[in-house]
Amino acid sequence: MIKPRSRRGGGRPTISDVARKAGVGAITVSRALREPVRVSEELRRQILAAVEELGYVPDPNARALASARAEVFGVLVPSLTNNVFAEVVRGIYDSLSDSPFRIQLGNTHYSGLEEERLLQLFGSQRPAALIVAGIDQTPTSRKLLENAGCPVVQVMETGPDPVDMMVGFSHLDGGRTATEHLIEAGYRRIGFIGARMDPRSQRRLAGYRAAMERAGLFDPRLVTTTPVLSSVSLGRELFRDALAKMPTLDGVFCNNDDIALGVLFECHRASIDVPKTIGIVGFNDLEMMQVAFPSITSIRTHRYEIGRRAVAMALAAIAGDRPQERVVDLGFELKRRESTAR
Amino acid sequence: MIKPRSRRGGGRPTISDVARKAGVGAITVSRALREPVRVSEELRRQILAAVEELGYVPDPNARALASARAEVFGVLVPSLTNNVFAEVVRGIYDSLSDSPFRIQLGNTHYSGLEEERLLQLFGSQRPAALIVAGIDQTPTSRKLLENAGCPVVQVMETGPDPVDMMVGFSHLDGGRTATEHLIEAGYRRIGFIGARMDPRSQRRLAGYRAAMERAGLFDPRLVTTTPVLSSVSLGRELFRDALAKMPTLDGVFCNNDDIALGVLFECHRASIDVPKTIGIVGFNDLEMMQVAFPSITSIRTHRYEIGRRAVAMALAAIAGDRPQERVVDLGFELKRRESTAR
DNA sequence: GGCATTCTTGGTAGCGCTACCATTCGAACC
DNA sequence: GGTTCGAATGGTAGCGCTACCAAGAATGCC
Repeated sequence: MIKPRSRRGGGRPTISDVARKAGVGAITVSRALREPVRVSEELRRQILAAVEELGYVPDPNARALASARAEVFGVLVPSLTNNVFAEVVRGIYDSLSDSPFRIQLGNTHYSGLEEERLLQLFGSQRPAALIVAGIDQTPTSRKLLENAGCPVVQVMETGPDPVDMMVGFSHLDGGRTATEHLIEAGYRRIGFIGARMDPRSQRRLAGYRAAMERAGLFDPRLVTTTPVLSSVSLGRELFRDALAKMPTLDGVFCNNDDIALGVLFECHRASIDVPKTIGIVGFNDLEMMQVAFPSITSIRTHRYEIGRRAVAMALAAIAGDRPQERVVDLGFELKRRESTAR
Repeated sequence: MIKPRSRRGGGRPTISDVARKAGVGAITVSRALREPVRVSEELRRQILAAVEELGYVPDPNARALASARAEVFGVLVPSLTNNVFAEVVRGIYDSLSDSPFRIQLGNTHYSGLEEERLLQLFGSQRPAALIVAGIDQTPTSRKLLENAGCPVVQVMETGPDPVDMMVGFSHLDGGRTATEHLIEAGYRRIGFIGARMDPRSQRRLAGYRAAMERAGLFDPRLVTTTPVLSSVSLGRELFRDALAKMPTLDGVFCNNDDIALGVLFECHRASIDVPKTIGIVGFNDLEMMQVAFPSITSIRTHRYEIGRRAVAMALAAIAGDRPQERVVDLGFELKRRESTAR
């Protein structure tokens, strides 16, 4: 089972094989691959031919070791199945697919401790950039990010005091806008239904509260939350709880679209008229919101674009021109639909 | 005038720093970390103390280079946002979070060419294992997998002739079971609605067809498909097309739950009674299927478990004991719900 | 024409770690 | 008591690549 030391890599061609075949020095091959302009037209052709013929693929580990810099983007998200983060991740992947950069994706499970652990781990690879979801890192995580020695982009939210760069939007404004829309539409006993209640959910709740207080409508009994992970069935249950607690409820701002969908289904089931008896607003605007019956008003957020923008900013910073704007607010859009068209 | 190259890595402690501090050889530190039993109790304690004090984290790149083996699982899926693959990926992440293995995730966008490119790229890292979705690799991809020199697990489906190992279930049987259920429930003009039509969808269609033909009910006009990426709104549109083409339709087997949801919403919108006028069966059993009104019959597939099992098999193979069963069929379950309860 | 400058190319010396072998030492064995 | 053996530890030599410097050729300048 133990292979001889030479060719430990299982016979894969190395840069020296290519160099020999092309009749040049190894370093020239390296340059031809990384900085083509620094190698003469002719040699470059010979080298590329040799690369092709041997099927040479550079070893990223050796490369990283020699250059003290891995061509890796570290990406940290709190969930892999939540469509919201999946979209951001997709934007990141799509933006990097033609670049030499690989992606190291970590799942923090909404845990600060897990985030610290992963940051520690990622740091050991000397990544080219780090993209992390959220702006509420623990002090330890923040320090790790500050000392990472690479561009850092915090995504999903904007806020003061970025570690380095930020792309996102204001969840507080989003919550406020959603709530104000319900108020304008004539709803009065407007509930807030939220699950998981991570920091972004908290800020959406704060936006809801601000709008309600401003209109003189706030009542703590209108708020129904749980730390449990969000789901459609949970939305249904929380809505039933909310109704039991406050039978005069005539509208709900849901922390996210899954909850909103659960509310809608429960309304169907209980023959509650939407939007007449109850108005519903979701958050994120998943694709199905506009197809639902009735279609559901939601706050559209630009998740995919956040991913793309984060990569663009990181790449710019790597290339040396750090963007003027260190905090980019991509905003959101209120999508008015049938669920609030009273 | 020779400047020391030392500390290119930005002052991060190395294994020699730890060795010096603990008063041992570098190799002993390496062993203490990787094979603790081979180092005496006492030295181990000293070394771990030094590691702790210096905040030493091994450089995975150097490790990979020296050992000709990276502690990386390569994972290839066709989509990052499709909940089905997200669940599999989550299972993989959860199973590996306590192991030293990192994950390299690739998105093939349902493209064979992209899969080849990524396999090539992943191979250059000498991964510890490869997990790929599907069993329909191109000949080139198959060769790359066979020559990867590491355990390979094909997931999502079972079939003959695995590259190495497989975990999944039979999509053909799934399609057949779903269709037979509709037939048994008394539906006759049962349509098939499918989007994207990747190989797994094709086999679900084949299962549908087999069941329909066996019952003497098959009619090609009952089949409505498109290569377009699946979505809820697409489900709605396809259902309208199907109805226009075949107004006597009384049931649909949907390629996946997104489509089924689109169909359900369109039925609401057009006041078509479900399950009386139209019966609906989905595929995958997303969480919301049981909350929908009416709740939607679906084929539950064990995506998270597939991810976990794939990792378990790969880890076993890495440890040297290749499982007896190279092909594991995790099956599926028909979840009967209101949408077919005529 | 002499000298500085740029453009190409190559040699050397590691990057941080581990495979392989060598060495030491105490215990087991005959 | 000498030999054998295994356990514990260390030294050496790379893994495949690139940073750094050097050197030669080509070009520009006065």
